[in-house]
Amino acid sequence: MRNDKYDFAGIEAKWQKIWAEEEAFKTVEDPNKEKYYVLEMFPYPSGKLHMGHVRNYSIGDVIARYKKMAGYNVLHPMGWDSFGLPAENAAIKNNIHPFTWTNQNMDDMREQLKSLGLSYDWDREVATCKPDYYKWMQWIFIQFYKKGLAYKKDNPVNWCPSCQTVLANEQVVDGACERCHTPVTKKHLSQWYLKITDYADRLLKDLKDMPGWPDKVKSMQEHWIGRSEGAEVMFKIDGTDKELVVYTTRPDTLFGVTYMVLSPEHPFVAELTKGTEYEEAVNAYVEACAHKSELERTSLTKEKTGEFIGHYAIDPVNGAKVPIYISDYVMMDYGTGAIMAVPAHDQRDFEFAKKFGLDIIPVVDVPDVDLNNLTKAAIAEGTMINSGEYTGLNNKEAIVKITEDLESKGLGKKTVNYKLRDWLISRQRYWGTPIPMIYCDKCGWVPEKEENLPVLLPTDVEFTGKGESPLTTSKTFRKCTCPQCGGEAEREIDTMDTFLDSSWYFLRYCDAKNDKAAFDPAKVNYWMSVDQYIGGVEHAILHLMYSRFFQMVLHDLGLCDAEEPFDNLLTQGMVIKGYTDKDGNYVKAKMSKSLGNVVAPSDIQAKYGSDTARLFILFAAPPEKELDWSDEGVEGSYRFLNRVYRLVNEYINDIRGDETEFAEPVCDSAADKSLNLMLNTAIKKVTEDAGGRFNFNTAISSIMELVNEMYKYKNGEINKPLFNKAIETLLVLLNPFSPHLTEELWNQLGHEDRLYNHEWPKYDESALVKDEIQVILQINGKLKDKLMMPNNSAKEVVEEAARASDRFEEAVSGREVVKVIYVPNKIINFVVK
RNA sequence: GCCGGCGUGGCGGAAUUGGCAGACGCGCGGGAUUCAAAAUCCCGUGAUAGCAAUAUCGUGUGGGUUCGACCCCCACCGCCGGCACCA
Repeated sequence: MRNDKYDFAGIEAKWQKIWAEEEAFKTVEDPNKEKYYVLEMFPYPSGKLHMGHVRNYSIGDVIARYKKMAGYNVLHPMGWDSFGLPAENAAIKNNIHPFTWTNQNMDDMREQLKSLGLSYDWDREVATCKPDYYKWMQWIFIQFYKKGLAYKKDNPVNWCPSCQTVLANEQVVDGACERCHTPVTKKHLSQWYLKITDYADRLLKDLKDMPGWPDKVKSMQEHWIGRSEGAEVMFKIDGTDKELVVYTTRPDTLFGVTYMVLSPEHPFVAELTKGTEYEEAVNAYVEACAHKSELERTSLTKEKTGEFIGHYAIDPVNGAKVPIYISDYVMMDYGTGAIMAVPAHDQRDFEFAKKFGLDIIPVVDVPDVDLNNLTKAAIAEGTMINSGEYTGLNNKEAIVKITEDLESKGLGKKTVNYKLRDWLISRQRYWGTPIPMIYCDKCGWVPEKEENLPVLLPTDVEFTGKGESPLTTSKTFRKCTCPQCGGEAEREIDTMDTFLDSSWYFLRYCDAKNDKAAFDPAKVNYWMSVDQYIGGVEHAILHLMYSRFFQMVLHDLGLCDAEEPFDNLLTQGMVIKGYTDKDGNYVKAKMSKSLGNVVAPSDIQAKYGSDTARLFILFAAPPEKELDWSDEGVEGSYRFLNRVYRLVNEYINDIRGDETEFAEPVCDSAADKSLNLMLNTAIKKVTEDAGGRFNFNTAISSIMELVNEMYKYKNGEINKPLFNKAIETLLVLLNPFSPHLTEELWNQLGHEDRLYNHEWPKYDESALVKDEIQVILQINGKLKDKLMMPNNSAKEVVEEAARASDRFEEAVSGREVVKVIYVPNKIINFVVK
């Protein structure tokens, strides 16, 4: 029977049951132990696990299991980001309640996760769609409101005509809905916002001191926050008492202003044109812009358009009278919604000026540019010209000087602007946390009393997928009494963006069953921050910035010590697979149904088992890179586990004899020493690669090398204590990657304890020191010979041995040795001429 | 356009501080075992030349620094990802 493949299905089911019965991964706070919080981004319960999930959770599980064995008190929880649109769509399509649908999916996926042997503390499971979670979501929202961080505002918002809901700026991708790719339109609605802009500077500053985050993610957040320093400058509008305020990063170009531009949505537009000959044309233009999608409006290739509005502005530095236009290349929601245009030094203004025949006045002399014959705007640094008293200054100096002078005259001020907008959180959907706010004609917006939380989602609603929030169709939900005056009042009928739910779930895990508070600060302070967070890079901005914002606010509210939620972040790469396209080309792409290159985790588990699936996924590529799925590669990982299985079985049946206890091995023969060296090298490699730098692929390859060495070793004279030690260590090292098989073999060896609790091995530094070391002999940097030298040989000794080498004379061939470079235990290089 | 990353055998990938390029795995070739096959075990496997020892070339391209460069510097090419009329 020894050549049979091992029974992974039986072994995996057996150990999953035992771990559950023994509550192997239940975690409690223990002040005497160093904690380690490892977290994988919780999934939306779609019902089916995909390979991306398997990769994410396998990475987290190796880290969690390793840290536990290394002696840490490990928190490794799992839960469900279970509010969201798919449940509601399923409700419309299949006439099934979103809760029923979601709950079934959570049950299914929980079983799939358990079948992978992941070491979660399931007692801490959270589901954001359950009242015991969203009650505290509502409570947190109210704390934001009380602190002035939540407000309702009537604003043009991003509207997805297909999903029939508003979207946050972050959810608009290339002018289209990130989910259904329908072009986004603008719509005026009264919506709730969170004041994330109050935290813009802090969100930005902390990034500078987050070495555990990938540069890519930090840079993406930095750009998203988009801090820019400049000045607001006041222009009088000729013939009126109005002052037009613009934002510019280039006050140095004020002498080059030849016209002004207002955004079509700017409030001055109607006021200045009402009843004038320009009104009709301007209104037509504004109207046309309102109907354009975001995509059309922001398209770069588009020709500039605009309308003169019949008024002029006065340049505060030189009194020049310049025409005012409206154009959709100026956005209402950045800066002041109005700009001063300097066509000589801004490409957009240059294009507009060319089209409308406006003046182009250069005011900065940029090296290597012919200012009299500009073909594009001159953006670079240079010396000020045509700029009155500022002429001759470097333009960087002029920025500072002109800003100061404007400030002292009350005509402008230094200003910082951010691209980051406040977070629009209202959603006209059913399957989300009800916003716990009540509108009373007398008192205005009032939060629900905290003792009345949760504001439950009503069940008597209709799902039409059209128009207003489905909550309006409930007969019971909307009407209520005002918490302040007791009069008749109405509830907010929109629900929260689900990104709020996921912005604090990592805190709830610390105290998941608390029914008195969102969490106990003492518990949160024990576990937080998350030591290692793992997830897809697609959350680089949205989830990862919202969570940082929440953490900061909750810190400021005195609810937790940590100001940043995630110390270390690992963004895992996608799982891709090659396929042959319709033209017969072999291409690689993300797994997707439409391409037909999807590999289902359940199929792999059925054919090879979870241990193989985990091992392959960790072995095939380093975690942050793309993983190229290979069926042959999976086969190879399976082969390796069988090789381990056969090796241990051969040891138990044919090699071991009756011994149950072994003394510490003494290595006599060269073969012993070689195996012992390999054994300790493997311990060192796996400890560093799996426990430190998270290069699981190289950790696994060193375990493979150890197994190869053991196969060779057992054909010779076997030192039983040594071989026993190697067998046992092998199982310990492999356990975090493939926990079921190793636990089974450990048990078969006769051990009473469990590997998940076993101490991580330490390597013997002295075993890594070889008596003889290979020193490379180079002539002019080229490899000529390999010399076996005693460890730490002196230069003279090595040089003598090198000169004695057969290859030496031949390679030098009569030339003169001008220099000898010796790197101890590594290399000796002769420079010859 | 701006920002970030990546380019190494037939393939996935190693090389942790500038010191043997190609660990480990896949694939491929050969052998053992077998009546035969599967499975397994062992050996080989960057290119070119050679029976061989060995030599030459070789980490996207071109240059540079160095005794020595996949690694550092300069210029360029290609691919991937993000942002983008943000004044």
